[in-house]
Amino acid sequence: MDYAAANVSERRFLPPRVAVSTVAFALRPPAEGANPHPSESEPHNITLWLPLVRRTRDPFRGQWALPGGPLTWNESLSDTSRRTLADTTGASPRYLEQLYAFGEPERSASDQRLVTIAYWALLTNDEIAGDTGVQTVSEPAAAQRSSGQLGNGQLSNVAWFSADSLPDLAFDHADIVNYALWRLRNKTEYSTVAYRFLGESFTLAQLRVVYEAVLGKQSDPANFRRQALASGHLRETGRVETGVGYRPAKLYSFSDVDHAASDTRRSS
Amino acid sequence: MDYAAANVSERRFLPPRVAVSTVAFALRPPAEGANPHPSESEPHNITLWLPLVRRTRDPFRGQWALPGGPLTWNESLSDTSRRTLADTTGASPRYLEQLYAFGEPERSASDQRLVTIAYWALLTNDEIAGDTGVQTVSEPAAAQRSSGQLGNGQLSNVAWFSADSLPDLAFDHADIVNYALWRLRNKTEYSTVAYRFLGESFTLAQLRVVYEAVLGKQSDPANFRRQALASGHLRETGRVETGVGYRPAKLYSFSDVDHAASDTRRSS
DNA sequence: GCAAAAGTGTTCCTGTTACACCCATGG
DNA sequence: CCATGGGTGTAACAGGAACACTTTTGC
Repeated sequence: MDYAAANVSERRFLPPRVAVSTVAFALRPPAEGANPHPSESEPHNITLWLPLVRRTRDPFRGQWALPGGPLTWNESLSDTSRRTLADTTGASPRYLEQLYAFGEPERSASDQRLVTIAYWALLTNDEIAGDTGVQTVSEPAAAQRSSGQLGNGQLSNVAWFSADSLPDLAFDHADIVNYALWRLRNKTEYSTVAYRFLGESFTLAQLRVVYEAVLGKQSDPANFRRQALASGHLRETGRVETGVGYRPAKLYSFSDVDHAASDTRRSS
Repeated sequence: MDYAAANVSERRFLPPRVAVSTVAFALRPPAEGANPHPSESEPHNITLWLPLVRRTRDPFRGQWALPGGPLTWNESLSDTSRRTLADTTGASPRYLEQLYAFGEPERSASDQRLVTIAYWALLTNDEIAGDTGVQTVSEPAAAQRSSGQLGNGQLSNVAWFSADSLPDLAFDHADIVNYALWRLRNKTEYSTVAYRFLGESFTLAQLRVVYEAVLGKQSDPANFRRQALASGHLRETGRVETGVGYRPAKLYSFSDVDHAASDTRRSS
């Protein structure tokens, strides 16, 4: 049962491998030094980031790829997504949703066909593992250069990238990321997914910043407030923010009335 | 490589099988004899139907299941969906979209794990194969009774069922059908999928009947007309319907401006 | 002309957008 | 009291729902 040793001519006799890959989004300020004087057209210092893993074996050895791995015999698809994401990046998302199954015959470029079931996840800042062993880079070249040797001498094949400037990805993972981005933005417009970027309590301004970062456009604070409150998914905590030099805002929490499994849509 | 012979204790050493199943919807008048005097609350004689296949092997031998089959080595996922649907039911849908990948470890109840990638399809009346060899039944009991022996003496393991009254299905196929129904109705509300139930040209009244059948509620003809025309997806053919005893309606055709791959959404 | 459905006009209502304005707090 | 963002009010606008009404055909 050593399928890996088979050559290409045996592809037709091998069963497809099944793997799970995950696009895990987090919100972060852009890399230090970049954009020191934000213009009016780009008012927010927050962008989408995601972790990638450098492949250590063929095919696509050395290229960046989505975190993931093969399905194991007793694990559900979503469990495989969670496990492989946690093992490689340390992240443990509360929000996880199946994205799509990719199964074109030639997508693996190896001796065995590969069917990948992609998931996407949203991470709050405290669902991201501590910085030990994981680095953050702003552009592919920097990642290529610095990957491997960390400051403390450890090796790491994981790095976070801005979703705007990804390196060349293995397999069709660039398509997967683009689709996940599309789905995140689409769902942000009609559902409350974006709330999952925030922690237990947050102000309406923080929530609005999330929406503006994901959708890439500004919202009127007054109207945003009304629509958010009208959605019925916000509960006042009774607390207010502290440490600001102006009127402190109320802190809200997300009340997930219907805790049914999260859902999907697409349009056009 | 004879995986089928392995026993249950070897599950953990076997790679998962990958299969594709398809929920293929069509619109049909309800079975003859049923509801001879439609009431006001149920004004339309049109309901959703879908083909099922009786399993001839374990697991779930003898139970009804969605048409489908294993992925073959050089076929895309959607090609497998089309091929297995055509082979068993004769139907060739123009509209086909991936639904979801189902992969719980225990969903197959056999010696080998089964990952099923489900598709859903919409069929116009002329995309459904001729009636030869395929029967239509209105309730599970009738199907169970009549399945097998057809009028002309042929055997058939395929039958069409009303989506409202399905028999017990193999695997988790009942979940798959319910999810496909949910997706069809959801997408009907914000996209033009429902147009795919109709042929080359159709009247606005016919289109409205499709919407009413899928969504299960009536629409105001005047408002429906305006919204349909405002969508920009209708093109006048210049022809009108014939054979009616009143003012004939204009015939329209569906103009698919952006012929990009169809998309998905879900809500809440 | 009559019945029936096609097709048009109009009003009401609701939710969104734009923007003026007041409120509460730290310094 | 001033600056700053939190929070409220409101008028204009757009799209949908309800329904009255006119038009066109076969008989």
